[in-house]
Amino acid sequence: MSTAPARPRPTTDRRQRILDAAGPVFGEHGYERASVDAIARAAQVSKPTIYSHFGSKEQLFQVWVGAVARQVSDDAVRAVHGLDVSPKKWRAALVTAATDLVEAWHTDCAASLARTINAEVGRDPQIYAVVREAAHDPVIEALAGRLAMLGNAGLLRVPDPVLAAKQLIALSRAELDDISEFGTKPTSAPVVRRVVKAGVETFLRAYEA
Amino acid sequence: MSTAPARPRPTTDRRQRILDAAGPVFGEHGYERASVDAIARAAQVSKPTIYSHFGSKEQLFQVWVGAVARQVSDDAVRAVHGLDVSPKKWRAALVTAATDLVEAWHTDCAASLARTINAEVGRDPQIYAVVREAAHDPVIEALAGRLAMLGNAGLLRVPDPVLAAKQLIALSRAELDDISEFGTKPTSAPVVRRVVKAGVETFLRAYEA
Amino acid sequence: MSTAPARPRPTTDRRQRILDAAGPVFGEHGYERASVDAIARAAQVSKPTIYSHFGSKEQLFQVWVGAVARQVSDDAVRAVHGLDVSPKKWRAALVTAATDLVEAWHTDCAASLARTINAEVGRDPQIYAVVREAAHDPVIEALAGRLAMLGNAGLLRVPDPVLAAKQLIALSRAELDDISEFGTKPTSAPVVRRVVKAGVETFLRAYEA
Amino acid sequence: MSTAPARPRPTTDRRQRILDAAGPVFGEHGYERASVDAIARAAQVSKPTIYSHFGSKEQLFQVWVGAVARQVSDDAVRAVHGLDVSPKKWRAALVTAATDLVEAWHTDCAASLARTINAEVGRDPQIYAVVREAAHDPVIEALAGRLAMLGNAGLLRVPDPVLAAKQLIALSRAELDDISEFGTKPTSAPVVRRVVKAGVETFLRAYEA
DNA sequence: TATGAATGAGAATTCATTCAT
DNA sequence: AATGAATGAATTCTCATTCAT
Repeated sequence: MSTAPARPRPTTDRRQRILDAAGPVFGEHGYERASVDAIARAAQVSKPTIYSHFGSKEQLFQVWVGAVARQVSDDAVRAVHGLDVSPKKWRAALVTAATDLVEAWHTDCAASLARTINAEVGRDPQIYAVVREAAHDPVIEALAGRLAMLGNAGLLRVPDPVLAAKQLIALSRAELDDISEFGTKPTSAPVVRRVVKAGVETFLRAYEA
Repeated sequence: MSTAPARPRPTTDRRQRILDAAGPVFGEHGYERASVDAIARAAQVSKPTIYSHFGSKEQLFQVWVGAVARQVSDDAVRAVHGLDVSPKKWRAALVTAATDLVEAWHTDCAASLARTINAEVGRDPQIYAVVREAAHDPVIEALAGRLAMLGNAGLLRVPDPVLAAKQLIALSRAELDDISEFGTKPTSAPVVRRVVKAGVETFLRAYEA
Repeated sequence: MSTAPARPRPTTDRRQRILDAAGPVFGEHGYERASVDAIARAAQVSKPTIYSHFGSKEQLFQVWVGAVARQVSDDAVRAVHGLDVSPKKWRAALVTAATDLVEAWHTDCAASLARTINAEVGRDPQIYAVVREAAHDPVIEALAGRLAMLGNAGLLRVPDPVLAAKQLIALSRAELDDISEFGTKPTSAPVVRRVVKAGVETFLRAYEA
Repeated sequence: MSTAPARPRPTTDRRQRILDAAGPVFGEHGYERASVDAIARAAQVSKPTIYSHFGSKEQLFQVWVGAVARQVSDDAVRAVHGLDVSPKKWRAALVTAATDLVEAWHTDCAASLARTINAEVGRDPQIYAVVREAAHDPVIEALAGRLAMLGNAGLLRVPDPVLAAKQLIALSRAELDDISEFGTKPTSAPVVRRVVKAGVETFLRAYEA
């Protein structure tokens, strides 16, 4: 793709390279143990370059958090929007949507993010706002919207769609930390689908019209 | 504050003082940012004393995790055992038990622990096992037992009590991270009770006989 | 030997136990790396006991150095005194004596001492005096005396017996550091005898009447 | 001394400055007591600079040992190569060469090294190999070569030149530890020459043709 | 803009030594 | 005389950050 001989990809957007490299490092080691040195090495960039682009380790971290949160959010919202509310398919679609939504948090990056948030929210509460705005609220909103549709269609009884959305997610995840051992063990898609399904079924028993 | 000037309390049990001091430090700063220096200062103890008692920062951390986990577990199990399964009171008792159980995780120490676990489980997976054995499993067991009693009494339909227990907890906590902002903001007891009640009601709709 | 049941040997002379334990520790690790803790553990004694007996690590070290030096000196002087100066046997006896003398420095303890002296003489020049008086001078004296006898007997031409003694030792040891790799590798007695013999032969060519 | 006030010599080669500063510190205090802090102070360099250049205290030490060993070796080999083997001058030249060779080990740096080797060879046997290859073997080789020449010229009887070289050195040094008190006291050149001469004379009596 | 080289601040850990018992 | 428990001081080493080029 490039004709430049010596240096590998001098034209590639350095900013992005740094972010891509930061992901695994932050994810595996957490904020504190992740050294700017390691990120610079992984990005094949010198440390000052990182500082000129992001200002500080903290800011680099926040940008990364925002980026991953947005990506997770996109995946999750897409999953919700794929929820078919037609009378014939909505039950299966609900399981599928919940599964996809849960799996959006099971990317390597996203799992790292989830763990890291908990770790760092004490130090920097602002991070909570970032993730909430970028990832959490939009998903709840989208899911609440679909549940409201199902309510309007007389398929569910949903007096408080936002609460219902939160509960649906909570039920879908109820067994997940157990089987994935807090995200440290990989979990196969069929297993995830099965435990999510159990949660959705409980949800349906509670909310079905 | 006391009149003894030089060495304050030489007879006090040092080990406990260290553990007590370690809690807030680990909780507020996380494992990495928590410095042994800070813990020593907080415990009014010298650093070598910490090392002679616990061997390393890591081991001190694990002992602290274990201690808090056990305490949380005790509180939570006590809450579950207080659940009155008599036909007249069980509904209110379920809300109370779920609330107490959730609040057992809202001590300062426990909240710190919850956040820290997520943060450090990647670095040291063993920590997951410690918490699971000390705190998670016994609570699930106890709660599953009570739900099974309610099932036997014909009050609930509970084919899988363990699953039901996990779901009851998940529903009780469904709104908690939102309102406590991941445990960074204190939350008043009435508020907690209200959101837990919403979760329990959904649970009942799904499981009532 | 003892009837005391619980504690192993409470009556045994603690001072000696400490010295016996200090030897290997100082020898293997050198003065700096040898920790008083390790010595106390090896001697099955508490640290304060060491301090009450010896005052400080430094003083313990000097006592140990003196003890080993004296022992080496005794062995070496014994070897020299065993030197038969009769006209028929003196040649073979000279090789034997030189070998024994050299081997007196090849005990575990003595080798440790030799290495340690070099290490610590810069820090504490007094140690040189200790070893010199305890071990070096008496041996040179004794050997010079025997060589003088051989001179008086007309078997050697020894105008300066002290110089001759130093040269005999130097020649006997000429190859030793090479083959024992500075005392780190064990060396079999026959090998030692052979290289010492080579040195003694050169000595004889230079000094024979 | 210069008028530039703030940062003294930023262009000076840091690596060399560190090595130069490490010499006296290692030499006077030995490996263990030599603190990286002290070396950094002496080199007017910050600690991390040392670590970025050498990786660890241990590696810095080894580099220093290697450097000094090479320098000693160069001086000593030069001394040997200056040995004039012509029938008229070789006797005096032998004394001169032996003296220079011995004095090559009496630089401040070299004396430090000699002491330090003994001290640390127990901890890290590899150091023995470093010194042997860098300093010991080349000198023995060179001296053995010259002695063989003298043998071929019929001036000496040297069946085993390597052994003879070792013995010549041993004899030259026979009195040195005594008068320099293990290298702790400075010794004037004439004194060194005198004691070396005594050794060489004994060597000649043994080996002269 | 990108970097190699440098640094101040602070991390965990160990040690010789000393009380109180 | 002997000890368990404590500590001040020092150790090696790492990190985020910044110059000079």
